[in-house]
Amino acid sequence: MISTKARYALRVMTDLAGQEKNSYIPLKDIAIRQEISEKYLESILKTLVKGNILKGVRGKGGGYMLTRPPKDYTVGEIIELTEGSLAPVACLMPGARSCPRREKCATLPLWKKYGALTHDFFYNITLEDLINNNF
Amino acid sequence: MISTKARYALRVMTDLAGQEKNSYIPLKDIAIRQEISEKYLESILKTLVKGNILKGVRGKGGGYMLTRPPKDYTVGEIIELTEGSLAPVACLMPGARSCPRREKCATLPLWKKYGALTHDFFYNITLEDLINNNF
DNA sequence: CTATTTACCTATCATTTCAATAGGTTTATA
DNA sequence: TATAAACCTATTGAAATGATAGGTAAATAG
Repeated sequence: MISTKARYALRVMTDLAGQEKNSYIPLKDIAIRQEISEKYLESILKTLVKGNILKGVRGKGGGYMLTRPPKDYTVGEIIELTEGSLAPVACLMPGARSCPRREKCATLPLWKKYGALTHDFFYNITLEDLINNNF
Repeated sequence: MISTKARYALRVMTDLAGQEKNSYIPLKDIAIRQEISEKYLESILKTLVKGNILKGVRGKGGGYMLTRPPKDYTVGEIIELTEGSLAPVACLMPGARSCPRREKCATLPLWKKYGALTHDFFYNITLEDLINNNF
């Protein structure tokens, strides 16, 4: 299941996309609009800034801003950044140590197919699409 | 992510489908073939029996057997039985209390679409398809 | 009848993950 | 210099996960 971290991250991104272009929005404003605790939101925004998906500026007049136009973000990258990976099973996680049963596993092809499906779905929807319900 | 419970359940089902028809297979045999601890496997098989997708018979000569031909099981029902649900997010879980932000949530339609995609994928693959890699 | 084989049942455990909170530090602006 | 803001590290409580332990009931074989 997709955790709240990724879900909140997506909501924040759509929120910021809806604000005035080229202005910094303080965390507090986002927290109020999205009804998410400031402290928890902070940890999520930290991840987004580290991943270069958002820019943060300190001090008075500071806040957060998108680094690209909404059409240049995919939903997939936002989820993957916050969630770590969108692999459907542990054995397909990046860096998972190769399973000894890999060759004879009857279910591995299923998980691979589903993983590909999931990847395609989320990486073919942009933030703009998400806002416009265009998917 | 799909937990080991559902993953093991699927492996057990494919394993049983590959055994002699109309014979009861002891848990111990399955555990050895699938390299799963007997005790843990027990708890999974209990779920499958309760869900009527396996039949269990006690005593000497007993064991487990499929209740239907492999083509009459969907992968979806097996996952859902063991996993509880295949909802992608908490707010779409069966019996989740209605979210107050439901109307204005920018991401809910996305999760619904993804949930439908997931459901369709898994419910359109039978156990037979899984065995034959036919999906 | 008795020993054996098997499923079934209840409880417990250790570890990890998840969601959230707390309190402080740095940076920029007015 | 006061204030507003992001940034940083650590901690917490609760739940889920994966697994183990020990016993009970039923069926069969000898």
